[in-house]
Amino acid sequence: MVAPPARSRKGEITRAAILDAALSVARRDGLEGLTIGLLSERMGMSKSGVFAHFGSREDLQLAVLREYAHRFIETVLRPAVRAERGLPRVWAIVDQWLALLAEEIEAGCILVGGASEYDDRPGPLRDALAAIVISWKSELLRALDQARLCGDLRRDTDCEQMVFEIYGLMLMLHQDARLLRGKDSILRARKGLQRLIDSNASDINTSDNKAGKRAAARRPAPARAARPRRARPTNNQH
Amino acid sequence: MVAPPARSRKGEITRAAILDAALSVARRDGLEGLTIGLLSERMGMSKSGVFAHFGSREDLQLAVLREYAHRFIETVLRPAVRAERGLPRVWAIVDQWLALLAEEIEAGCILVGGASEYDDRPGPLRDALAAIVISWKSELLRALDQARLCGDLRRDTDCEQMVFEIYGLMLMLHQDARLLRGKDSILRARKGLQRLIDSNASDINTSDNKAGKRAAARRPAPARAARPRRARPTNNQH
DNA sequence: AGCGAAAAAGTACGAACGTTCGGTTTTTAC
DNA sequence: GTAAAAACCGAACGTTCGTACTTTTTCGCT
Repeated sequence: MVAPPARSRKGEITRAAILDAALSVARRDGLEGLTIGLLSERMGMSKSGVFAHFGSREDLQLAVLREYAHRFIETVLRPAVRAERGLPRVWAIVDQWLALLAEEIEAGCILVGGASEYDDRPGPLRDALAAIVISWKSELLRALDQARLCGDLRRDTDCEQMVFEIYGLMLMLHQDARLLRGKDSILRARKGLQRLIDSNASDINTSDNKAGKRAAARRPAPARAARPRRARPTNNQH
Repeated sequence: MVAPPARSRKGEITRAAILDAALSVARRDGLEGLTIGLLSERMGMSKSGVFAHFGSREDLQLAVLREYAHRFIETVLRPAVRAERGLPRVWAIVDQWLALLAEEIEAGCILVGGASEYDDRPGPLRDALAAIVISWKSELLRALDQARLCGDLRRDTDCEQMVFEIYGLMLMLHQDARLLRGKDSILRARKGLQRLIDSNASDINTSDNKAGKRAAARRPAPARAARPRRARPTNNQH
């Protein structure tokens, strides 16, 4: 709305290429470490050439942030709507999220980095970042609430609390895998998720009264993610 | 090793004052946003005057990091050793940690911010940061292991997993309270901790066989969040 | 009081930052 | 093919950065 006056062919192409390079820079050095000089160098073009595509550095950062958020949603949420409502979809989301973080172990997540960069600096970037996080949390909340309403989770489940704890596990995974280079971070995160969701699943569904209606707390299949093997026993015991 | 040749009286005083100001700057803008010019301005002295106290900017950052870590340990761990081993001590640590974060909602935690600033930049700062986090986690692990060995936690408790999840809740609390300005972040974190610890506590200790020996899974009282007063009735009082 | 040392200020440097502007090249449209 | 429009370059601007030197002020001690 501010800047993009519908440039024509070539312009959009290089703009997209710049944005792509900017994303990888921002992943490594944070949005605050994203600099036009470095970016132009990496693109093999002049500073002013890069600059012209975005009205200012801040607009560049905003564009990067929005692009990242778009890809995030597309990667994590989009594929999950094909899973049926309830716990299957919750697990689909969570597994995609884990898979994304597993890939990003080498690169870093802009939402995580940005959150601590801008939590104290008012401005458009902070606002955009907060809006993205809030909207993502509400998507997750919706999936959980559906699971609750359709009986996969107990009726008294505090879904917002679950969002809080799931997100916390993802944050810990991110830090543990990237700063500490922990080898089993993903397994730890997954174990935490398992425990969290199981403890809120409606009566262990091995129960008799409701059985047959729907296999509620079933887990969705290992699902590929980063590493080769998986296969993990579900909620029974481990 | 480079710089501090044991200055005399006045020098140490202003050095400490600079460090103090540097801490508050680093809390707001991160270690990477800590700049000598801004710091000197805030101190009402010249850039070179500030600079002389630390051999370089990096040494300044390292000093800030170490100072913060020292205060963290002193605030969170030290008071907890007065609580008796086992769950009481675990709760004492966790409560102190929560209280610290509650105060820091306005200021931000350098360990959290630094973790995502340096997780991709090799160097002394990253090394120091990782060492601090690891050592803190091992302290927490020790307290949990004691609780396990003395029977407060089940014998098959995965204490490293608990460290992972506790830390994750703290990270989430930090982000939620600071970026999103969530009002009930502390309560959510506390609820998560409660659930986590309870689910690993040895048979609900309301049991008969072991009763009387020790009130294992006792909770420390709701405790008001964030705001004014202190004086938390920890396990007994303090 | 005065002397030596430590602390602070002052000055200057090269580099990088975001941004502006005028000119040149390339792409687009007819 | 030609003219308008968009894309890109190159140089320069004013700041700010960290750091290196020199000079002045201040402190600590006999």
